[in-house]
Amino acid sequence: MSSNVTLKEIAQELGLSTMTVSRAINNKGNVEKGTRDKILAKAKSMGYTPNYLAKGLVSKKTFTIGVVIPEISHSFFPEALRGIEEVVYEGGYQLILTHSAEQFEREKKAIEMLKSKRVDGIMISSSQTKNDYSYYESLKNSGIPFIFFDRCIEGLGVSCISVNDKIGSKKITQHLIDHGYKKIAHLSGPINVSIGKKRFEGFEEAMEENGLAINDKWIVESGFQEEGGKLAMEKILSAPRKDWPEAIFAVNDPSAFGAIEALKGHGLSIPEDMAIVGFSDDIRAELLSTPLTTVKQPAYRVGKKAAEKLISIITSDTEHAENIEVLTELRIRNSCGAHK
Amino acid sequence: MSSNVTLKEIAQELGLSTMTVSRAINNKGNVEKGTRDKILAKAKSMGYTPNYLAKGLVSKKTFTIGVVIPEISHSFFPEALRGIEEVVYEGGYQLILTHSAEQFEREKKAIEMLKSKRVDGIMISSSQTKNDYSYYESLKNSGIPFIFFDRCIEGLGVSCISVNDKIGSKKITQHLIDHGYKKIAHLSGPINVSIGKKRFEGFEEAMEENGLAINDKWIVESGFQEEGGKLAMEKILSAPRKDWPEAIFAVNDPSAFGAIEALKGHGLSIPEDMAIVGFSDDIRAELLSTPLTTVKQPAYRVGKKAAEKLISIITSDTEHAENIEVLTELRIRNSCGAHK
DNA sequence: TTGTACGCGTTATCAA
DNA sequence: TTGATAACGCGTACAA
Repeated sequence: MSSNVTLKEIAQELGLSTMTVSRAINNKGNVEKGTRDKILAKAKSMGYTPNYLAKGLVSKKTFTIGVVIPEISHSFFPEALRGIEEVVYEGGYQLILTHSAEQFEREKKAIEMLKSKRVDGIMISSSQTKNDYSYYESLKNSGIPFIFFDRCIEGLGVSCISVNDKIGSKKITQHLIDHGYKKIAHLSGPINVSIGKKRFEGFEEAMEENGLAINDKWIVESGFQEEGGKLAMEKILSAPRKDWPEAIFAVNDPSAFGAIEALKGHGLSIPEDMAIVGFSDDIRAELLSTPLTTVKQPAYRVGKKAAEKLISIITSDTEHAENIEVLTELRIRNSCGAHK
Repeated sequence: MSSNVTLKEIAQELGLSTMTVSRAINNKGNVEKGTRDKILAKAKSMGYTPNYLAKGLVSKKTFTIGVVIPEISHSFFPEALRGIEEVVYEGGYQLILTHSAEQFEREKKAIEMLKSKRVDGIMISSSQTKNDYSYYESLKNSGIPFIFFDRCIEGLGVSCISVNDKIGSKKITQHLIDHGYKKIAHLSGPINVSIGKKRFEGFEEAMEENGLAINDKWIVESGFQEEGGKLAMEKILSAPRKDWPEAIFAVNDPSAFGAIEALKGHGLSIPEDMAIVGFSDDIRAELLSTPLTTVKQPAYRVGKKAAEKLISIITSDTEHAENIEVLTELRIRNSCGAHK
């Protein structure tokens, strides 16, 4: 139970002052080689471990970065976390990981705790769905460096590192159009969540540029889960057959999985009766009986870029806010009729 | 850039002493309701955030737990992390996540940093492969509460929370035997890795208890990846058909996936020509054209139990070390002919 | 109910 | 090169 050794204790053992010991241990100059060696040896034998709480208290620097994510099991996040961890480790920082479980109240509490622990900066993937900027306005005013990644709150002038959802979404819609589909439905995410909005905009833009009409009845909010995808698809299929679309663009893969279930429930085959594409390249996408065409999200790169940006902000005070968009890649498989 | 407000500053604004403010904010009694309300209002308007560094310095308690994992992207760990996070959150703690990238040197450095940050306890999934206990001996002597989970160092008298690989492996072998298979092959992991060894032992025990012979030619080391599974299977199939086994037990699901590829390459169908089972319940297992029977590893429960155990150790000093083995569950699907 | 002194472990600053 | 002192922000123990 060797309680924690302090600089003072080492100093006493050696008949020196605390300051000399401190200087020796932190490699500041101005310590005679002889005493230095003695101190280092003693520190080791006594099992000294520096107290970063005390250090942080005086230096105002903790070498700790807080991360707030909405859902650890989301497959995007472990990978993003790997990217974050790598950069942060290189910079000599450590990570406090917090998890909001998709609840904005928990997100706020987590951030407050991170502030209390005096982290040097915070990386946030927000679970907020409302358009209420007030919390983040005040966070910004509090002066702590923070950035958003993946799920950003816009209009605040805070850096955002995300996947370029709009371009990815536009590309995959264009892909459907290139294959001759004209009647395309979109199972959308919540519109007030940025990725929901951007994916819709990409879809919209592709349709418009190709002079295709968007049918309001084919824009159905599904949310991000399978369950919602299934319900949304059922809704579309509840219309008379002649009013059905030819292809579906789901806001993400889970939503597409749910939709596929609904399609199968109606005895429809993919892509013959209806084509479908998703977004996110879930690990299951390529294993479906008809592998799903989708958009791959470079989660690792998002995490890496985000951590780099935050550390730049922390270390240089001239760093300005910017949005960094990491580009997606199309994963063309069978569900869109690509091989017809 | 409102620099951080302190109790003292609030006190000055109000013409009170620091202590009264401290008491009001921490809900200690002995503060008149009137002054209390005034203080709370002021604290809010000034944007006060308690400084946990200072708090921790005096209270010797940081409400922070360190976690050391070898590889974030391992799918087992994000899920375990979810379990850990849930328990830790309930207890009012936060998590410092560190990642050793399978390097023992990094693991040690991470632990030293966690000690310096004065975490209340540490959860370790070790990446050490050698039988050198010295580091963990000294960590134990340092008095900081810690436990191992999933990848344990044994013989130290430190608690270990892991999956019972041997029993799981025995159960799934028994399952094959119950379905009438007698000639069973095992694609094994590396024997010097504990899970490789334990899964082999479970297999061995089930075979012996049923009086079945183990054919040396049917024990092939495949490693933990698809590639190795494929090669191992090819090796078995290179023998004359009459010497083939009837069923395969692969050390994990990826290995089984590789083996399945090999089987398909030979035009064999599952389970008619050969049955196969895996281990780990990879997310892809149920999506195969013949869904794979496998053993589900309750990563979430491992994380949960481990966090609970650590917090017990932290909060009560009478808590003793113990090994907790979380039991696996069989996931019976089609690849073993269960539905014949 | 409120306030005063002191200490937690460390570093910055100035003096010796 | 070394040491004494104050300060970081807070809580304990005691006194008023």
